[in-house]
Amino acid sequence: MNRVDSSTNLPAPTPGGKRAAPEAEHLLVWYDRHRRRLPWRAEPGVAADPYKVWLSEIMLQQTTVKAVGPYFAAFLAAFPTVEALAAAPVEEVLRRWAGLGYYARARNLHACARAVVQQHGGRFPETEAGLRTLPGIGPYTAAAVAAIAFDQPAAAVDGNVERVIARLVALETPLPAAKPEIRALAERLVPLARAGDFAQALMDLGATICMPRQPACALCPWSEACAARAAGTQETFPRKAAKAARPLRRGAAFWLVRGGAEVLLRRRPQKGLLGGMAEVPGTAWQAEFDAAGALAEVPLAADWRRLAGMVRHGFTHFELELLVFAADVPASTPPPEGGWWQPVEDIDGAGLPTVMMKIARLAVAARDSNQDARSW
DNA sequence: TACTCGTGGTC
DNA sequence: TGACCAAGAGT
Repeated sequence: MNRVDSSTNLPAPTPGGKRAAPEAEHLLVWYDRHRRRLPWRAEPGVAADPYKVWLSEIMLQQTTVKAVGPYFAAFLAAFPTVEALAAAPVEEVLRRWAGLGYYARARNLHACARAVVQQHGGRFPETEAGLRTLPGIGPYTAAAVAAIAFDQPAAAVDGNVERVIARLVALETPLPAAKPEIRALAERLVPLARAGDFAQALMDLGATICMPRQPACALCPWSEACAARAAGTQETFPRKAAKAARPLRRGAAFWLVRGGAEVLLRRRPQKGLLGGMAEVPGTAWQAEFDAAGALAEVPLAADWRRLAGMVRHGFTHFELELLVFAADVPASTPPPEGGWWQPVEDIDGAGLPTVMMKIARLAVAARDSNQDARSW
């Protein structure tokens, strides 16, 4: 309710009206001229493919267009249809997702594909409410798929839209408390026609014009309507609550090589951090860490030694420092319960998350720089 | 509501 | 270089 609203005149809701808000008309004209061409986006006049729209929206959650590009292409090649994705083992989906982050998305993607095939005959629900019932589809994605794939007048409010709307009305309420207010404002702007284009236009506007830093207001179709622009305060929106500092956690990883060619891997529990992903065995990651005590947790008894250096990795809510210990065992050694031997030459094929790839790179670098007769 | 959940790029 | 940021969802 803390609107500084001297210059904007958002339209009142018009349930029976056909006339779109002038802001929507402006934005669509801009979009027809400046829209981005993206792999998952249909050309003008071409119907969108719901499978591609859904797949891209899941991948794009908290992830940049650049990062998604190669993953989207690879997934489409490996799983051309929702049926193909549903038929695949979840381990293969996780392996192909490795490196993209937020791995619950991959597990939910697979569960969603199976639900669509088994409960909806292979067709995505066309309404926001129907989509909302599926795994991994929340308020934003339900609205985005409904609008883009089925042209329904749904308000897809993502980080871009929150920023655009907050600036448009110079909204003083900080995020995330401002979300309901922003959603209500966004719903009033959605036109009944071309709702899909409107949703994509708003995101394009946020991504290419109304950027977090140094927005290109001179090129913005909403420049004249924008309250923050009028006040010259556009870069200060949206207001945000302060974030908590990220604590440091420490742990150890165990790089165990069999016969000089294979490394021991295992799978993490299905829930929680890096859920279901392959990993290098290691200790828990905690604030309190005892390097000597860590060696009591090695997966197999061997001549363990600590490698020089350390792996550092930043997660969303904590920083991580890992010591890496390495050892060799004979080629005939069976893997411990739950583990398997992965050829070091094919470590990329294991589908390791990035933090685990850092461990592998440290270990391989130590091997390659080692002048001793021993391999590790 | 507030916390959990990755990663790479940017300044 | 550390903090911020990116087409959020689940609990």
